[in-house]
Amino acid sequence: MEEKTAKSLNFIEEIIEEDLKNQVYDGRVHTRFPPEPNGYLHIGHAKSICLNFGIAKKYNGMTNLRFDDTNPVKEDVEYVDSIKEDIRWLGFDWEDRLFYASDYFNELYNYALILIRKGKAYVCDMTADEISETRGTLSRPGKESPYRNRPVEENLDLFTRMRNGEFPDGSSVLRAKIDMASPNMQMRDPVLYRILHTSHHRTGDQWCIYPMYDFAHGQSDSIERITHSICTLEFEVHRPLYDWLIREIGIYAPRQIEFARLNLSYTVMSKRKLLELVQEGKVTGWDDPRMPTICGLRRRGYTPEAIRNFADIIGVAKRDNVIDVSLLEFCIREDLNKRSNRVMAVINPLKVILDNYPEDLTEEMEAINNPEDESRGKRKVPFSRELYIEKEDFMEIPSQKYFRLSPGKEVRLRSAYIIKCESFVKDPSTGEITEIHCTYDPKTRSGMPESNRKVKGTLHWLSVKHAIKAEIRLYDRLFMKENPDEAVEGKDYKDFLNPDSLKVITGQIEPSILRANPGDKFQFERIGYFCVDKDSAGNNLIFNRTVTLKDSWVKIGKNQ
RNA sequence: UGUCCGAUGGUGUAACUGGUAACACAACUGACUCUGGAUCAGUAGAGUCCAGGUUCGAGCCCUGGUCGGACAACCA
Repeated sequence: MEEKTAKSLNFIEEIIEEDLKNQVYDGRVHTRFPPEPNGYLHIGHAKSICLNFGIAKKYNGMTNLRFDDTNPVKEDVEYVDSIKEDIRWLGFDWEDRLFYASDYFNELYNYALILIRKGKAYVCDMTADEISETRGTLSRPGKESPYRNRPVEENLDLFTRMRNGEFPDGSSVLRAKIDMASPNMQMRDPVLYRILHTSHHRTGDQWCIYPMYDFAHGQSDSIERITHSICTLEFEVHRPLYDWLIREIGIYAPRQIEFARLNLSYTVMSKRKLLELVQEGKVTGWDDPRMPTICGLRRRGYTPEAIRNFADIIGVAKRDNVIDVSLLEFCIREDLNKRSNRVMAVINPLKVILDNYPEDLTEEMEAINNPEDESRGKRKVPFSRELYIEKEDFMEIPSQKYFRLSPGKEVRLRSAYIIKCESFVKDPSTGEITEIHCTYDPKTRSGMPESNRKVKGTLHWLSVKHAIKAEIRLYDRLFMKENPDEAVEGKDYKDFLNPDSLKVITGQIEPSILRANPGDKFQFERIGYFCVDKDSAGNNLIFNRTVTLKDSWVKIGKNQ
């Protein structure tokens, strides 16, 4: 039986269900995701992708992928390839419906002709500056172009010649003839076509005039018979223009619905700023694990499932929002907790010597791969007389609530024995503790009856002679400020970059990870989730920290 | 100053479409635990931007404000 969770609809679903009920689009739901191939996709796009594909799926509809490639000077195939890869990775499929606005350049050109013939568009020879100056301001109407009333025949001739390449870039444009006094700036005779002697990544040198986004987007949706054009809030004021164009041209009209874009705390989301970070070397590239890009998150160790769940949880509405990164982190922890195998790794090693353990003995300790999933089985971890533990797991003078290792105290070694600290060696010049001497209790090996003895703390460990060295990249948030975009006098977002967003250290890991491949994800017990970086090769293992484990000890520490 | 949009705990989203504010994250307690993880139980936190109005009854409707956002590329 279908369990109706009665999950409330978001405002977009409400509109769609209303349309469905009223048979507005013959019961069809057809959405699209329309990126411009001028940058990499980020988590904000993921929200839109999940929305568009998710809604279509929910209502048995379809979703197209369409590249809005109307500006050849900014666009590139590198971006179309990455965008396709990222959408597929997120788990969505546009099947055979991959389109480009450039597929419609002919139709669009013909639409322009229709407008010209109706006297609704004209060729304007003013310079960009002149057009800008005569546009008026928010409170003052604009001035009409002296070319506004050119006869239809002249416009037709001029536009044809524009297309034929008779004029240089910038010499003239095609504009809609609407209303220079409109209170909506978008309606003040917007530019429809501009001259650009630039070859296009798909149409090559076929065209030297290109439609503006506003003249391509709505009509492209119309051509594809999109029912619901879901886009972000900034296009709300453009909607009257799209409606006008579609009405004047006389073609099918989709319904546009605007929603508030995603903002995430401690990062920036604008393509321009992300590009800047890449170009200025603030990060290593679009896929730097600190970037909020899809490829960055992927490299960081995020899973598509976690991102999809995140998109679902944050909801959709029209009010501006800033989602706390901790919610994203919650989503990835929740996912990785269930699916990643556990492994022991020591980030900051401190040597422990078991004085009563035989010199040459090596035991194989059986460790559970994932306590959340028995089917993941067990593995062997070598154990010997000299071990590494984490430096912070020993305290010479422990506080009340510290239940790790300290002089005279007992602690459990995960999947192994209970040990007791007998003494320690301190470097007299630095005061640094360099070595701990312990005894182990042979009757407390995991699984033995006496191992059930209550011991407060459990530590992860590594056998010194079996440990594998690996580079570990500890990532933290890219910005120190919750909202780096917030205007602060004399500063911009780059002044808030977190200098500690990446720490590279050499850590030690148990030998079982030698079989790991790039992309593999693990939980380093008691530390966090890590994944093998793509730079990792052979003996040169590299791990990225995806996210730390929740750690209530840090809080206790802070409060003391 | 113009047009459009928005306003609900710290954050985000709900509220059977007018019936007495809920869920998640975050925070805090405690239990349990061979991960100070996970899990479980619980606590605190908004009276819904303000002022009027309609109504037996308003977060939902109306009016007027306030605050915030978007729009003045030959960008998308």
